[in-house]
Amino acid sequence: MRPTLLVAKELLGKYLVYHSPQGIMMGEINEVEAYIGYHDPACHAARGKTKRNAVMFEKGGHAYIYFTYGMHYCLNIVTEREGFPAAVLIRSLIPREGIEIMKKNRKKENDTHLTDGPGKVCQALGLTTKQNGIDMIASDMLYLTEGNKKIPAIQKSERIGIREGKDKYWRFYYSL
DNA sequence: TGAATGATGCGCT
DNA sequence: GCGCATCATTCAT
Repeated sequence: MRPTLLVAKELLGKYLVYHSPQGIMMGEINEVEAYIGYHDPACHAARGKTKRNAVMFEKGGHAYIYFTYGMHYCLNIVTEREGFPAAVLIRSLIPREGIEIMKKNRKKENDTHLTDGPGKVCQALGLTTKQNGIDMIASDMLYLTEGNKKIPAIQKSERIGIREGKDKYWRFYYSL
């Protein structure tokens, strides 16, 4: 496995593909955040391994999906080696296929804001903790493909929506 | 700007 | 075991 920050940047522009029971959906990743190891106070695994964050300790390529704020799921892709907790949070996608399914899942007609937030991404794709722990390298249901190779310049900033660890500039994104 | 909303995890009994 | 504070969010006001 390679460094999480490098993987995070490489994920930008890739297509996330999900073969759901409803049909195939695909989105281009355009915003991610890195959460790395014991020394990152914002990382779920910073205070040790628990039942909830156990997937983060798997080897890279697994999907870590967790439930938060009582109503939202977030999708992460685990990085690094087995035993070292790190993951990249998928904050935003650009819908490419299965947009009608996403609209149905989101119950909104407005397709410009279908997947522009971590909770919205999971809601649009229909991802829940049932998909938690999927090996995205071996799976033919949820996986990544090479996507847009000509993405705009990658920008970075402090991470969003967290209490601690804002001094780390581990949010990577590009705008259209 | 703040309410909704529930699983998680820590500290205490 | 039990209760309470916390939380990588979203949407409506």
